[in-house]
Amino acid sequence: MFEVKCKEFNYDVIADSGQAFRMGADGVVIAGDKCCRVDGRTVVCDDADNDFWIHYFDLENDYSAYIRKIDKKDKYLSAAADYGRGIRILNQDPWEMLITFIISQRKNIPAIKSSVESICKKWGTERYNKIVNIKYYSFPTPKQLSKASIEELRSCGLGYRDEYIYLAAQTVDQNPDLLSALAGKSYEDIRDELLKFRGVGIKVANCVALFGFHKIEAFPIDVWIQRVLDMYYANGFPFERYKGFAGIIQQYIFYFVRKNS
DNA sequence: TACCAGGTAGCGG
DNA sequence: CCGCTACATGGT
Repeated sequence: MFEVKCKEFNYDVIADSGQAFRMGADGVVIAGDKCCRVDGRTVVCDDADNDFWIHYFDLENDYSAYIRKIDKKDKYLSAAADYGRGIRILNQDPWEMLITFIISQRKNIPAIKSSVESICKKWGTERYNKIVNIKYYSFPTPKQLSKASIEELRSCGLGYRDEYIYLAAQTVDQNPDLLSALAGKSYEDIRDELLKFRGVGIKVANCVALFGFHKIEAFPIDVWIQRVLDMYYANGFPFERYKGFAGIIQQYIFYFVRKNS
C-alpha cells in the first residue's frame, strides 16, 4: 500500500480512457498476474508490489510538464487536456497489450472487456489476494494461451479475430524472448516488428507501442481520433509541436471526444 | 432493430 | 499508391 504523490492522477479518468481493459469502476485493477485496489490516491496492494504499481501508473513522470506545452491558442486541445486531467499513460505488459488490442479492432470497449475477461477465465490462473480481498484470474501467459484451439477462442466472442489470437499465441510461445527483446528498441523498430503479426495493422501496432512499450511518440489513429482530425484539424494536426510525446496528447483527445459524443 | 465499434487483409485500379 | 469490401460478434 502507498499514497500517490503526484498531482496529475485521477483513477476514474485513467480507467475510462480506453488503454486498459481490466480496470474496474470499483477501483480494482488486474495487470498480468497482479492486482490492486485504488481508492482516491491510495493504492492498496501487497507491499512487495509497490514498485510494480508505481511503474505501472507511470508515477515517475511529470505530466504537468506535458500539459504546459499545449498550445493555449488551440482551444480544442486545451479543453481536452483540461477535461482529461489526471490521465497517465500506463506501463502495461507488451504481451497483454498485443492480445487485447488485436481483440479491440471493430469492437466497442464493453465488448473488448467482455472478451478479455472470458480469455482470462478460461486460460488464466485463478488467484486470491488477501490484501485486496478479491478472487481474480491472471492474464494468460503465452504458454497458457497457446493451449487454446481456434474454436475455443471463438467461444470468447472473438469473431474473425480468433485466428489472429491463435497465431499470436503460437508465435510468442515459440519465441519467448521476441517481445522482451523489443523493449529497448526504437519506436520504429518496435512498430515494424509488431506489424509482422497477422491482425496487427498500424493502429494496433501504435497502441501496443504506446501502452505496452511506453513509446509516447506513438500516435494511434482510430475512428474517434480520425473524426477529430477531420473536424478540428482539417489543415493538419501540429505533430511537429508535440513531437516525442504525441501519444499523451492523443490520449487526452481520445478521452475527450469519446466522453462528449 | 438497425447501426456501430480504439481495424485489417486482400483485392483491383 | 490509393479506394473499396468482407469480416463475426455483441453493445446500445
